[in-house]
Amino acid sequence: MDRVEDCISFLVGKAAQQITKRARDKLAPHRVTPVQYAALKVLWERDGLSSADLGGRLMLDSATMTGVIDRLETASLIERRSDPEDRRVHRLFLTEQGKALQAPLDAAMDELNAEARTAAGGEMDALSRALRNLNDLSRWR
Amino acid sequence: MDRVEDCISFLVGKAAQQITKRARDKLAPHRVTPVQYAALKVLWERDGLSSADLGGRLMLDSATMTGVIDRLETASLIERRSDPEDRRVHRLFLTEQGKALQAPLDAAMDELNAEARTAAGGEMDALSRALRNLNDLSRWR
DNA sequence: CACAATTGACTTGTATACAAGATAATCGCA
DNA sequence: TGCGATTATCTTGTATACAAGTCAATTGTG
Repeated sequence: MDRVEDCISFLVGKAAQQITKRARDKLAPHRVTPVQYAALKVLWERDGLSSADLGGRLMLDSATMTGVIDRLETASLIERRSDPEDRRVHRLFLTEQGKALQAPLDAAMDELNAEARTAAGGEMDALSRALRNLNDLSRWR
Repeated sequence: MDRVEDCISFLVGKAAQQITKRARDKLAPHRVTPVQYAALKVLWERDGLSSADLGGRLMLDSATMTGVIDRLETASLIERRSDPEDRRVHRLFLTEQGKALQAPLDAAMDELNAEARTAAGGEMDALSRALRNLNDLSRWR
């Protein structure tokens, strides 16, 4: 590989930065970050998950989850309630404010998806397939 | 978009995390991070760039560059020399140690590229094209 | 039942990433 | 030439990301 710009790791990393930056801009008016949006999106699907459940879905480790959850709780979008069955576990529940964000945030991110589809220029399906392959741990090594 | 896992921003972000993690593992024995490798790779091509030049190539802003350069300098892989022509500019030069890393680090990253090609499963060309499109600012909006 | 191993959440330390702002040096133009 | 605009770098503050380690609660096994 001659130039950095030809390394697949560089290409994927920079594409992620591009999209993340655009997501930040779309979400900023609602005072939510891209990762916080991802966490909320899982909770809109189903409430009451533990930090570990959520980290499993989002592929984030427990250290990162603690910070994300802290900020969502400080913003009053979710609340932690300790599980009476297993006192190690804190379950996460949406507040009314957290539920109210679903429609506007999904609309903002739908815009982003449409823009990305345009930017990708007709290669969106191949792109999705290739990325799902890269994210499939069993395909490595 | 129904699930987070179907958002293109999520797919790209997680693929970047996967590859970055693998790059970290490959580079860790040499005590270099993926971003530091990218910076060195540009300097192996041509020495004496400014922080702004390097940030332009790597698409990183000046705040991020300062930290990356600080750590490369602390590790004695590069050194800052102020430009006598323009005293605002610090030019970056490889040390002997920095030059000596080129062969082993490129070998490590060639391995990673090959593994990624396998993992991507025959969609590597479409993947590269789509990612270059996403990284082309003129294709957005 | 006792206790070693495991688990869930959190803490600490390091490294990107970027917005916003500070500062010093240089440039452009009247 | 003088001085406002621009530029290069660095600083500060916030938010991921992850390795490694702590601590309390729970589980599995003899």
